[in-house]
Amino acid sequence: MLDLAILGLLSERDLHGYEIRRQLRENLGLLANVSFGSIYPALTRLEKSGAVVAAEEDGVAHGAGAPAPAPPTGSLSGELAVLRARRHSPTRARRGRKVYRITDAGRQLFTELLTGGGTSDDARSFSLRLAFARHLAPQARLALLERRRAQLVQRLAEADEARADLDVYARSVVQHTADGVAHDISWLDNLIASERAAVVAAGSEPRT
Amino acid sequence: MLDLAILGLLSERDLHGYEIRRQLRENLGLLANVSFGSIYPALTRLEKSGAVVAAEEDGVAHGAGAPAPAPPTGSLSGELAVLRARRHSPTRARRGRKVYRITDAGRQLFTELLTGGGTSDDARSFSLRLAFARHLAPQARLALLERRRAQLVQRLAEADEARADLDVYARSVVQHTADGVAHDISWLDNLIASERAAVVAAGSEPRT
DNA sequence: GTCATCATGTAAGCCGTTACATGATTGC
DNA sequence: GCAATCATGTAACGGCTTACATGATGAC
Repeated sequence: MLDLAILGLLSERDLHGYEIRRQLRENLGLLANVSFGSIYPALTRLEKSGAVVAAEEDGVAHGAGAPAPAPPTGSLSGELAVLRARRHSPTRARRGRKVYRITDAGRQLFTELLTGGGTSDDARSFSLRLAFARHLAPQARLALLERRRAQLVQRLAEADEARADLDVYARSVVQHTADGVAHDISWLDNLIASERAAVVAAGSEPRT
Repeated sequence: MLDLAILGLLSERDLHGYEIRRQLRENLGLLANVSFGSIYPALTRLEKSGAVVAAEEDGVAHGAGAPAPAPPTGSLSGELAVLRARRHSPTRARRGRKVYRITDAGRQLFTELLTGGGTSDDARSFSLRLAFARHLAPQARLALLERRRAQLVQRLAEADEARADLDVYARSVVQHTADGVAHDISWLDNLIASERAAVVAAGSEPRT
């Protein structure tokens, strides 16, 4: 889960650990309280597995060229973040601020995680995937949405079937949860409709 | 969290591990996929800490009397569960089925956990507490609801403040999450109103 | 007699947390 | 000089999961 989030952010621009955490808290409300104790080990792990490479931002350009000042990714926040990060470094860089860059292997891993390679099917994990869905191919995006929808529908069916005899409070909780799931489903329905429309519009056969 | 759930179930009737799990899956949809690997260790822990006592359901009545066949708690499901459990035991009990009973210390712990002693303030934990809210005093119940409401309101405010520039998908996720929180808040508002009405109706001063 | 279900437990591991330790840079 | 913020990391632990091991009972 964390790996997915990190790779997602890194596939937009190079970042160091501290900044990754900030983006996580600010941009997505999800993973709001992820801590350094999670991020740094995760980065180390990803580096060891070759999904990312680290460059000490210290003048000495490791290997091939300087970290490249974030080529326009179309993401305004990215450039703002870079500016914000630079604001305080007029002449020389801060300490051994390790800037991570995603590799080709990393991008591949990212796509796998995004598509559903990870077995986790909870709400957080889905939301995270969807938040990065722009990196997915249209059909994969559609598949993600439909898979989630099917899960929720099944869950709702099971909940209905288990009509138990609960007191007011428990019943209220169960009912409200079910309402939430139903709401999620109709949200997904809208998203799915949009995606289908987009796919059809882009396709060569406007029929259907 | 699991402790709370277990104590909650046990405060209604004596149960063994297997049955506890079933109740968790069936009654509450929450904790739907809690596994034995969690439950048994939790029971052992609770037993060691004196919150529950175990009696091998094997004829040999440990200490003080037989496990008492679930005195009418007003809970229909409880009695049904007992019947269901007995259905297959005409003459002698199954194996060393360990039936757990909550102790006074356990009830105290339960109340503490329910009131908010645990620092966890996530959705699951709240839902679980509310599901057992009938065991709380009216004011404690109200406090629980209002505390939760305050948390959600704050979260919503932070989310609004962080109006970031996200793409369609991320924005949709954030927006939908915010909608969900808003929905939760209005649900809580209804519950709070009911509780207030109940408190007022029961109070000696009908004024206000 | 064999299979599904009931029933209890252990071991390994994942994923994340808190708390601790360290140190550079900047603003005042 | 001192505090706040930026920045990286380690250690210990917590809670829950999966997978494994074991065995009784009842249905067919």
